[in-house]
Amino acid sequence: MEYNFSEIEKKWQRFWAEKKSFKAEIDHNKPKFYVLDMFPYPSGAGLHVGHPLGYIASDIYSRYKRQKGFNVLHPMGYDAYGLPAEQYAIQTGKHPEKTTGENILRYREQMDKIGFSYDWDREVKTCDPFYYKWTQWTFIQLFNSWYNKKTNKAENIDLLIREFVTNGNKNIDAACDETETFTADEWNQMSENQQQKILMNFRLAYLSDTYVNWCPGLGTVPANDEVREGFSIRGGFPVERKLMRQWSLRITAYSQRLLDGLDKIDWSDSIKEIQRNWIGRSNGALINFPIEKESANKDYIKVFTTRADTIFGATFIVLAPEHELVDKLTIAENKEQISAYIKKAKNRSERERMAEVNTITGVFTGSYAINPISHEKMPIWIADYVLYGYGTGAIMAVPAHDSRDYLFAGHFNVPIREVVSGGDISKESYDAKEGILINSGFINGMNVEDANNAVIDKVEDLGIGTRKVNYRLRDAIFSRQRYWGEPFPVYYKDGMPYVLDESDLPLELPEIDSYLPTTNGEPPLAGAKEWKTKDGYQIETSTMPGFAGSSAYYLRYMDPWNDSEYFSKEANNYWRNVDLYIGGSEHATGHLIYSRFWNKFLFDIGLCCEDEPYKKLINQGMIQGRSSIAYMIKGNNKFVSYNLKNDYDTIPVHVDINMVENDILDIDAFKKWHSDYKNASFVLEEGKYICGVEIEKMSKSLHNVQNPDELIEKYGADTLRLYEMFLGPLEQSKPWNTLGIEGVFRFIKKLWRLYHDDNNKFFVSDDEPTKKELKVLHKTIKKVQEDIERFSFNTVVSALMICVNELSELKCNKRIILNDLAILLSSYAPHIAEELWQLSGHKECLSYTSFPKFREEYIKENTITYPVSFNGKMRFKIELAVDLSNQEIEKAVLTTQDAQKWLEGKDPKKVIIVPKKIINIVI
RNA sequence: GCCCAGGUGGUGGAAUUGGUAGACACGUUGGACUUAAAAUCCAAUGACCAUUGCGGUCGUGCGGGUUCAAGUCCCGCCCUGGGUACCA
Repeated sequence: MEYNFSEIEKKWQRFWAEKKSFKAEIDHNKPKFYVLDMFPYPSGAGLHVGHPLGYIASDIYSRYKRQKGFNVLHPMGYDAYGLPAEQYAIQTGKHPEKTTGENILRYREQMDKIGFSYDWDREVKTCDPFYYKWTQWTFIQLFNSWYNKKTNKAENIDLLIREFVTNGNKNIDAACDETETFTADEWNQMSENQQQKILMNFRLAYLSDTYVNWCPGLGTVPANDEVREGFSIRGGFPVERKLMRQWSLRITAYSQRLLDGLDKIDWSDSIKEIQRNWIGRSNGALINFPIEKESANKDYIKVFTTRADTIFGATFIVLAPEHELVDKLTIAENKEQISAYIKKAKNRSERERMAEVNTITGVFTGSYAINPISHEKMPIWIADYVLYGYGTGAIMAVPAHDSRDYLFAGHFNVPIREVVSGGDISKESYDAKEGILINSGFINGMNVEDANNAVIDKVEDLGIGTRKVNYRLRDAIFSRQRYWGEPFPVYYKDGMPYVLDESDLPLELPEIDSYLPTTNGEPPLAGAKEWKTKDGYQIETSTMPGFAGSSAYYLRYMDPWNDSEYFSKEANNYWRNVDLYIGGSEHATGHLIYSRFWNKFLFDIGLCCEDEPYKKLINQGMIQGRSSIAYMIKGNNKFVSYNLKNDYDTIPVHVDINMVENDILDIDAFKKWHSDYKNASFVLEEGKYICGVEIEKMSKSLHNVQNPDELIEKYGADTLRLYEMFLGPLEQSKPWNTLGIEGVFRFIKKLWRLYHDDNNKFFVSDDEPTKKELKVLHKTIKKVQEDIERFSFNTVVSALMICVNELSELKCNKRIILNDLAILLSSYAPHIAEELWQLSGHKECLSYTSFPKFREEYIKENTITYPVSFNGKMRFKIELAVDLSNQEIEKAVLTTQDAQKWLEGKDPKKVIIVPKKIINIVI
């Protein structure tokens, strides 16, 4: 029989689906193993070859683990809410639910062809009311919770209210917004509205005013990547930052726990480092700087600093343009200049403000503060390099010891005073935390650390500041002015938000006429006719962001069809958390931090039993697109081949990569591709049109999306799976190309021939295998096992190739060898492996067969070939018995002719022998 | 700007703990089989020098350093990719 991959693959895919081979069920007799992929956003371009990269790796691991005796949970679903579907809806009027549904079907169809061992009975979609009921439910729990710093966990808001009723808030230590102290009496006399306002300071899901990108021209809030240089990419309208009342999640309450949790999970150091930096813990102090002004001597500027030791070098104060004291501090004659500056600065994105380190801008308010330690007068400036969202939005600037302050001071001629010795401040600031304090009053002569503590102690004694641990992490803005997201289970009464009753969930999205914001700039849901509770209260018109549905989906997979609870205790206690999570590193500071937070909250309220969701994380690299470029001569419907383009003035045009093979353009296809090019003409080289190449993101708009379908059609899923792994290390980014896929296909065919005779008839022999054959097999078992376990998926393919090459050379067709080979291969190329397994007479499915056991004795050697180096350079090899002592090795080597030649009669200075590795002779 | 990752033949990559650089493939060249093609098989293939043969020198982005030994460790730099809080 010929190797007919399309029939074989269809056959086994049908078999696994019908038999539900990969259905996972709780089984207390087996250890569990949970393998999760980051579920995809189903875009209109379909699944491209970058998606399955991680899915194939996780599938290999899942199949391998099953063969190692684990009960594997391996589910898949869809992150179905998102901007592109909404954008498409705005353009076409087509309901996002419809497009999303179509895209999901396409994704599923594509995934089915790759032969994944998912338990499809657990498929979830975040936009399915059956699923998002629990997203909304979680929001209600967040709303009804506060963070008690004393117990260090989230607690029910009722406990807090009870405390307020009996004792006021004096004993409360909570992660909350600033709240004035009140007594029980005061609390009890407040109106409901006042009480609710105070509770809002404590809730883990709360309303507050935050800045958003506001684009009046579009009447909407564009995402950061929809804005470039202050203008919307779509339409080019100006974008300003505007305060808007929005939901936030108090993730900052969990800063320390998010940081500490990193120590007990098996993630790469780099991604942990990214999260540590993102959380950004710093030890410092809050210090109040009084304002020099007769009328308002009570006012002060609160500053956060990590370098209290440098306070004698603080020569000015800088406020963020958004700072609430800016207005008060601006003297009349500076008003105009300052409001112009603020207007400009506010509309720059934070990224711009941080990135543009060389353009120094700022304005002087005209007011002064007093340094509370040195009692010096300090000018108060406003500059946009100080960010409102970090610390207190105000800094004491120490130009001698902070590079940004240094540049600023240099630019505006503010004095620079050295207070820590060790640098040369005439050239640059000295930022290092080493050195001896000078020019610094009572801390002169101290080192940085002691001085820092001394100043903070003093500040605390004086009652003008406190020691403070600050985190860079900010609360997560949780509202989106969009249609296509989970509705908030919230309604408004007298302007105060209340959550729906849990029995009213799910709250489903209403139909609307237009997906655009309303004419007065409200979110699309404001245009819905019946967006009110049965009592007539207005329901929240924002929707939840993308991370809402993806933050705890791993839990829902454990028990996806439970309608009475999120998931059962039983399921959670068995599956616990994810043992292996595979996905892109671009989620490092988004999904992967929100998800950990969300999970810790569910842990606090007793819902899940593990406080970290993902034990082991692997970040797959991004598959970049390889775009093909044609060069159109300006003002002419004429295209010039790549190597001739320099003779013309050209515009690059992205052409669909499906019309290009080995960089040669199919001109007929190109003409048919787009009506504009129907009559195009071409300047060729050697009769061909050669395209240029660009490596960039794989995206529909760049026409460089490679879908897996065509490759499966041509080579089969097994070859695709092997090839994607063979491309290189999973974690590395790499451009996609199909140049090497032929080699993998040849390997598969060569493997097939091992099990067949010259007439293509299945034939394996029952003879005893030879020593050599056993050695080849066991060498491979060892390598495959070790490499899969360390997630080195690409080298396994090489090992299998070497094995097949060597067995072919030995003309091995022994059943004992080939049976094990089929199992070794089966996690990578499951279809052909199952087929060969069945042809060998096995009745049961290969997927649950045990992985072959490695036996050391088959690969043992009596001799070892040593490379012999002279001064570190390899010169020749020598075969020696394994059990020689170092002295015997040295003697054996030095007496060889080869060694004599390289010694040139001299005595070696030193002979280094690393047993079983290398011999190095120093001359 | 800041944080993270990466840079090895013509190409994808291998070298797991500092120990033979280039495994395994692709491509290319030559050959076998064939009327021919496809498929398959065999051989060569880092660069340079030398060549009848034996050989030799250089070489892992660049510049330094540590070591008997550096792709791997340290210092400085260059380039590419990702993230930078409303893309998912």
